[in-house]
Amino acid sequence: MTPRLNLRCADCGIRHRAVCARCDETELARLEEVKFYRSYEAGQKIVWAGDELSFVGSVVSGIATMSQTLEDGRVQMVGLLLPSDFIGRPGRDIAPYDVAAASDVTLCCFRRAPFERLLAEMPHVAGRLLEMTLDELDAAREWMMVLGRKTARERIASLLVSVARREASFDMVPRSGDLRLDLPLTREAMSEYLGLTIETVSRQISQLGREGVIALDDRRRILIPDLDRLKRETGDDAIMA
Amino acid sequence: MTPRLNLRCADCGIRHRAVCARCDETELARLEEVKFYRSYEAGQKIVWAGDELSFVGSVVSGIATMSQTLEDGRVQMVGLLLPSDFIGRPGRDIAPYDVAAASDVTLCCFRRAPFERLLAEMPHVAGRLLEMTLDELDAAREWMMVLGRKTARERIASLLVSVARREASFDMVPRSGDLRLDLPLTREAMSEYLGLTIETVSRQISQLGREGVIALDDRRRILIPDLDRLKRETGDDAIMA
DNA sequence: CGGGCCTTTGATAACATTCAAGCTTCGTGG
DNA sequence: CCACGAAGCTTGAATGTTATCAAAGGCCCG
Repeated sequence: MTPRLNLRCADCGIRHRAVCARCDETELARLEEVKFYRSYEAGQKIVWAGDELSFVGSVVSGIATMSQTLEDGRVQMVGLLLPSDFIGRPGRDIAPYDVAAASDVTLCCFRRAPFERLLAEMPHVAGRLLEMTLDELDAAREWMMVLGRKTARERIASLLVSVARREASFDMVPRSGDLRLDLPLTREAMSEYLGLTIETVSRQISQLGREGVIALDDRRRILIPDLDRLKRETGDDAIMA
Repeated sequence: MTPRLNLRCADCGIRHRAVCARCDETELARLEEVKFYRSYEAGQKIVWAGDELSFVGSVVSGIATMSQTLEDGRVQMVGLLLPSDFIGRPGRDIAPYDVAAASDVTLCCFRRAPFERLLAEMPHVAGRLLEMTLDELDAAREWMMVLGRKTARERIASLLVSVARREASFDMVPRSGDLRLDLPLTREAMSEYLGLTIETVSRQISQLGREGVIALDDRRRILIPDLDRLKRETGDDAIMA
C-alpha cells in the first residue's frame, strides 16, 4: 500500500475506459483534486469482506480478485478486476467481498463520501458507472453459465478466451498469428474462479496442452496458436464468439 | 400479451421498489404518460435472446425468468424476475437473454428510446436504476457462489431462502411461525436456476421433506416450519443470514 | 544445498447425471 | 362422469465427471 506519485489524468492508461471515461477537462480537474493512488504487492489483501470500505477506486494496473467465502472455507471468486475496473459501491459502507491483489496492483482511489457527492453532481460519472455496472452484470451472468453448466475443460477455455478478449480490446492488438496471454493467476486462483479444484484445473490445462489447443511457455504464460479453436472449446454458441 | 387497463402509478404495488421509486408526483406524471401494460400467460416467452428489444419495463406481478442457452441446448437461468424487477437495458437494443413468464405476468413497459431520454432528464430514475443494477449484481455474485461451490442440497435451501427473504421484505409479513412459500416454478425451472438436473432437484426436495426441514403442501407450495433451520442448510455464513 | 511453494500426476471415492420406469395431476373429450 | 393422454414429478440403478487423498516433481531463494 505504498503511496505513489500523482499521475496526470490526461496521461492515464485507463482514461478512456474507467468511470472517468466521459468526463471533460473541467470534470477531470475536479477528480484530480481528490484522487489518490494506492499500490499493493502481489498476494496482498486490498479489502476484507465485512470491513468498512472507506474508499472506492479503479484498477490502474495489475489484476485483482474479488471473492466470497463460505463458513466452512469454500471460496468462490466473483470477479476478476482488470485495469479500468471499479472497486466499491456508492451507498454501501461495508465491503461484501474480499479483494486481493493477484499481481502487483495500483489503484486510483477516492474517499467514498466525496465520491458520492461528485456522483450526484457529475452525471457523466454516474452514467458511466451505470454502464460499467451493467457490463459487470452481463459478465457475472455469463459466468453463471460457466459455473452452472460447463465442464471443467470448457471452463478453462472460457477463462482463457475471456481474458484474451479483454486484453485484445484493451491493447488494440490485432490478433495476428499466435496470441501470447499473460495470466498472473495461480492454479488456486483459477480454481476459485472456475468453481473447480486446483488438481482439476491442472489436469485440464495439461490436457489442452497435449492436444495443442494451447501451449505453455512459462507456468503463467500461455500461448494460443488458434483462438477460434479455443473458442470452440468453450461450448458457447459460435455466434457469440 | 393482452393489453390491460391503465393503473394509476400512485396505486401501483411496486411504486416504492421499482425504477420509479424515488420519483415525485411530477415525474410520475411524465412516466404515466408513456407507460403501457403488457400481460403474459404462464409459459409464454416475453423476449427472445438475439431479438431486438424495443421496450424496457418492470415486473408488476408474477414471476419471470431470464436464461441463456448453449449451442448444444444446455440452459442456465441467470435471473429470477420478481415484482419490481427491471427488464431490459438502456443503451442496448439486442436482448442478450431469453425472458419467459413462469407464472402469469404483467409488465409496466416503456418504449426504449423514450425511456432513455427520460433517463437523461430524470436523475431520480437513473439513480434508482443504478442502485437496482448494483443489487442485481450482488444477487448474481451470490448466485455464482451457489453454482460454483454449493452442494445440491445447499442449492435448494439457498433458492428457498432467497425467495422467502425477498417475499418477506415485499409483503412486510412478520415471519411468525410457519412460512408458506408460493413458488410457481416447475422442477425444470428450478433445475435451470440451480445448475442441476430435475431428478436431482426432486430428490433433494424429497429428502428435505423427509427430514422435516420443509413440508410440501401442493407441488408448488412449500411450508417452512423453521426458517433458521433452513438457513443453516444453505452453507452460508450464519452472519449473512 | 535445503525448504517452501506451486504444480503435476495417480488412485480412489463421492456426488450428481443419465437412463429408465412408474406415479400424480389435470384437462379434454367421449 | 369416467377414460385417456400429456405433462410434470418421483424414484431406482448404473455411469461418469470431478473431488479427495496422496506423493512426487519443478522452481525460486535464502
